[in-house]
Amino acid sequence: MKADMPLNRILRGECVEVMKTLPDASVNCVFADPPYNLQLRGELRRPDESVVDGVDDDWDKFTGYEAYDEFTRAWLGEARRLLHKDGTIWVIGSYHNIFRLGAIMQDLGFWILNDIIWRKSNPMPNFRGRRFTNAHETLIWAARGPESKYRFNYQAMKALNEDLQMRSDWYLPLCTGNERLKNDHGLKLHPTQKPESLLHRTLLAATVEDDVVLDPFCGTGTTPAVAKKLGRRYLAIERHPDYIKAAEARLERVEVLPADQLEITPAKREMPRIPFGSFVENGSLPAGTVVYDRQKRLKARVSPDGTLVSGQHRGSIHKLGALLTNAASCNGWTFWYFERDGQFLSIDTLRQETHLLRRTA
Amino acid sequence: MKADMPLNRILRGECVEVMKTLPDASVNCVFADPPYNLQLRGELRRPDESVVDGVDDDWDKFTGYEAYDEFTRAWLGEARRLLHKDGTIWVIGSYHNIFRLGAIMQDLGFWILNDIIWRKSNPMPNFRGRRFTNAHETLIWAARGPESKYRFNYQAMKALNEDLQMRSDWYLPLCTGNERLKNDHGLKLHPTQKPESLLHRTLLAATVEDDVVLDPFCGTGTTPAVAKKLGRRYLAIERHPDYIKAAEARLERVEVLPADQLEITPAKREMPRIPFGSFVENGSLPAGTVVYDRQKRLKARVSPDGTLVSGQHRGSIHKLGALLTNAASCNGWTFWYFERDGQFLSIDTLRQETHLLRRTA
DNA sequence: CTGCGTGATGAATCTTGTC
DNA sequence: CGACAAGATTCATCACGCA
Repeated sequence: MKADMPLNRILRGECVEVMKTLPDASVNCVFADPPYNLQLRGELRRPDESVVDGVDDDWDKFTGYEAYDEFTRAWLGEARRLLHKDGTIWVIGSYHNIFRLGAIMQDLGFWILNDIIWRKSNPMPNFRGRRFTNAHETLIWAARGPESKYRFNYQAMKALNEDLQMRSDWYLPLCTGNERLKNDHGLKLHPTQKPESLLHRTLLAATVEDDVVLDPFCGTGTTPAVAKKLGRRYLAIERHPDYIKAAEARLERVEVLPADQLEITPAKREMPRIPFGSFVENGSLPAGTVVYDRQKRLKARVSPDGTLVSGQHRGSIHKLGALLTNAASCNGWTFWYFERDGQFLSIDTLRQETHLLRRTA
Repeated sequence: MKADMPLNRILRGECVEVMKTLPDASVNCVFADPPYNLQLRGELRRPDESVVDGVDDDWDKFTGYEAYDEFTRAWLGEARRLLHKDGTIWVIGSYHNIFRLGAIMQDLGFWILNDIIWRKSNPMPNFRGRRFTNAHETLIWAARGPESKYRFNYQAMKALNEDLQMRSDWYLPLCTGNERLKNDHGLKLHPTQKPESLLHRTLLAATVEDDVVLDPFCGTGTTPAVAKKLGRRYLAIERHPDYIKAAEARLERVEVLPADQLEITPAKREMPRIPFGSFVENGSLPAGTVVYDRQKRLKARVSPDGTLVSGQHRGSIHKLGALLTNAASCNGWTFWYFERDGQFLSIDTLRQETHLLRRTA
């Protein structure tokens, strides 16, 4: 990250103006919960701070969308500039604004990875019985562009979901009870405070320790609070001094998880790479050993250089597995088995044993 | 309805051209499943090496967002002209196209009433582990305009949902098995046939008997089939003669339900399932907490992704319990304990306490 | 007739590192 | 930049065949 980047701070001001002062490609992840006053009840401001004159006829509704789109393009454009080329962005909204947000994100070059449904366990009912209970909000998760090598902690998400792939629909409660910040009168301080559980999942999925997370619409600071807890760095922007004050007090109370307690289920790709040949060299699978596929229908012999030989064929554990099964590709580690002490073990066992040894060393 | 309206027929042709021949304000409801503009780059294989049969049909090829938007504005514009002033429209899509659809609908003057999430009970997994399982599609339900006195059968929807207000997230299976139309080779006739249960709910919610339902992208005729079954009239448009032929044969087999027997299919309920990770996310058992077996002979620490760590070992509550006791399996919920307010409690206590248990469907 | 094992399949923007 | 090699990756459901 750039030397002149303010970090672990909440900056006061209009988000577009403040973002303009920050350097390119300086954040790894953005979480944004933008306003969606499309109904023209409250005032809608253009990026230049002028107030949109909202009246209730069709023409001005159109003006309302236009102004909202202009504002959206401005802040999303800056967010994209600030995002590292392999970074991702989360944007949350409801049917009032999410379609405009998504279309503009695509127009600006973001590459949508998923749309995520936050299913609320305790939504407000529809009191008049004129529509379906509005029981969800939508998040868009997107990479900076189609070529981004984005971060996705697949195994950690799978672990969070009882060892099944995490789906695009998330069932989480609203922010209520003690988690909900209150003002002096005991009323909710912020109208749309998000639950920490939602941020926990998004940040755990898409960032690693020490990553920089930007929240352009900080509010009462849920994003910085969870970022801090999870050992990520943050940068947040907020207009209202009352919210900043509350968020800063909240951040004081957050305890950072120690580094050794932050570890999550690692991706296999992240493990140190071990060449198959090293097991031949160190004698744990000597040259000459016979290896089999799981059903023992195929067999091959280990060569001193770590290749396998079967009949006239020779190749790496992957190549030979693919060749003999007529497959396009093959993960040799999980394809081939050997016998040890009467047990029939995958050769990946050797790799796992080595990883465990290294962790304790 | 106008006297010159063709009814209960499938018209052959390009949807925009055909719609232009129909009179203003002549339909009560539109259901549209337009091309999604998927941009598939190459072949995708399952982990078992089998090839996924993706959507590569010509009708889903567009040169870019602009071409797709132009097409979308054209058919949505005609659909709005054909819609009665109190009529509503349903449009279904995925993250590839739904944001563009929604934004254009708003621009054209439609008034969004709900966005509805079709949660698939059996979605295709993400085979490469690079994203969340894409487990839902989105429907937009909109009135012709903000002043429309639209139809919403609130009590029928409530009855469908065990006397609770119908929510905006619907849990329904894909169209598979015998319901899925097959060609002469026993393969799926249409790549994206929708389940009748989905149409059943949409038409039951937003129309009354004898209403006219228009489907501009008829495909194999799910909309007309359900419309006929429910005693609604229909009009459908389709380009491909093969699909029309199949749809007409299908319609022959559909029996109209007698008015007094409009079947109420109960909503499909899901088994409540609470991943251990939920309690880590929502803070009731924060990452870093130490858990013990009943005799306090073993201990482990909770990770941010809901796994437990003990020494070199990491795994789910079940796996780690089994591993440390050398057992084949273990019910982690009753095996592990934690301390709270001086009490020593099983982690299953959390499951029993939570309101998550009460309503997950 | 039931139950169990096997195989097939679904609107999918589905890899990464080294030479 | 391209070519090549290593290697990571799946869940629910249904039809069908066989015991």
